[in-house]
Amino acid sequence: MAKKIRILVADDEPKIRMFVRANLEARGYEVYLAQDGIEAIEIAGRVLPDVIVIDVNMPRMDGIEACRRIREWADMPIIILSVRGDEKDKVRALDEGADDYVTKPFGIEELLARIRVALRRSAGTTIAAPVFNAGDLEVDLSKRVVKRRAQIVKLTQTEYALLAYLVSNCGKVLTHMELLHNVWGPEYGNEREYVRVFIRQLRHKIEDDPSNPRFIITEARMGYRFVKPE
Amino acid sequence: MAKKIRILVADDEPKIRMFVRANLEARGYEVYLAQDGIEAIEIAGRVLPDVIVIDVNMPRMDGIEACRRIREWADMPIIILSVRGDEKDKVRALDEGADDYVTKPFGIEELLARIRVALRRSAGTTIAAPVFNAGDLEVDLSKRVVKRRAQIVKLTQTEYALLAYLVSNCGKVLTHMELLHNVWGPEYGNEREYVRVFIRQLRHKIEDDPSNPRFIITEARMGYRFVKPE
DNA sequence: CGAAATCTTTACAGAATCTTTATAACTTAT
DNA sequence: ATAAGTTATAAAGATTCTGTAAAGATTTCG
Repeated sequence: MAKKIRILVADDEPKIRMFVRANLEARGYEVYLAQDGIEAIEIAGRVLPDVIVIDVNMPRMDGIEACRRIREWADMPIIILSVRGDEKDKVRALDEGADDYVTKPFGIEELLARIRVALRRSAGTTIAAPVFNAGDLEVDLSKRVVKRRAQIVKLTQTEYALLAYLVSNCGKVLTHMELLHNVWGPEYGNEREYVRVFIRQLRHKIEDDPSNPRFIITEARMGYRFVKPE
Repeated sequence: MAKKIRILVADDEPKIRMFVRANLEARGYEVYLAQDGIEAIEIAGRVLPDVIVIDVNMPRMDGIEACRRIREWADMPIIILSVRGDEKDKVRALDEGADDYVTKPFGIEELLARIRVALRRSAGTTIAAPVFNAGDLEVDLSKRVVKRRAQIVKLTQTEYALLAYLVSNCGKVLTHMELLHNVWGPEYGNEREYVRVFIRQLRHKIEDDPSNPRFIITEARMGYRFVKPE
């Protein structure tokens, strides 16, 4: 039998959670519940649901921020729920990576239909595991934790963002520009020295011999490439 | 330059058509207009737009019927517009193959954001990256990596650009000028010695016997040709 | 507020690559 | 067979890029 379709529902209102769960389970879906954004991210990384339905307004971390965090490592469909129909919020949510935006109060049939659309669109797409491994290096993209021989490596924000981008494009040559735009932001233009300096710091933290790197390889006049050493 | 993104807008109200068109064109999209469902299907088949925005209420053939007809042969994203917010209609439209359902009156920014979502989703559906193979040589054009017998071959920027151009035109004779213009740049005029020097270096890196090349063949008084050896 | 951490900027030596030159080997036409 | 033109080879010179270290600027946090 085909594996059950898993749906994560994140909402801080117990009523909504129970209502949506009951309806989803009645259609044969496997439902996971979260009460806030932090929990949503944790569950998303652990169970890799096929669709995520997430409320905007939640304690600890709101739905849009959670959506952005999840988008850093996964691209399963995310449907945002909200009481407010403010256009600005909608645009922001959709541009942060949400696939759909449903305004409360919503009809459950509409939500179900939009979930079906999301599933139809993502059919065939496999969800990548959020934990990257290369030798004795481990990068958990959902938890944002890097380990070397089971030891946590302390990285700064920028160092982590750089490493995450490198491992997400493992084996591919990434130009200085590409790294600069994707790690620092598109407004950065020619500050190539940033990349140099941070590559060096990263190497000092994850390589055995930073002068003879095995993970982060220099591609002269082009950029850098992350490889799985063997 | 990248091909313009094409969007088909089908609505019987001239005001809406013009309003949406103006906004889409301002963002650089190429816009096609239809006044009813029949025309929408005709245009969709002819221009193969990247996204279709279609009103429910139209003469001759309504949006949902048009949507179903288009889905019989194509799966580009379809966004339905409607004045009615009736849940039944929404569910029906979404189950007929629509990707989204926006209720009038809508904010243009929301529509634009939903179009971006549709484009983002369908962008991932594109064909896998091209990897060129010739004997035991492998050129991964998307990763910018060259392998020989599963071993990575270290190439400089120019060497790689030259090889990439050669394999992209596998079997074709490329003149010195053509190589110079496409690898070094159109501002280079008569530096034919560059091609010679770099062809030699390339051969030393990818050929077994650089003096008897099997991949990069010299075409006397013409240029060079890349071939797949047998 | 002050201290600590992080990011930004600078400078320079050594490395890698590109450019240029010279000569040898080869091909073609006469 | 020889001369003229083309291509291969080799290596030196010029240029640009990268690794490195450290100081200054800014932000974060107690």
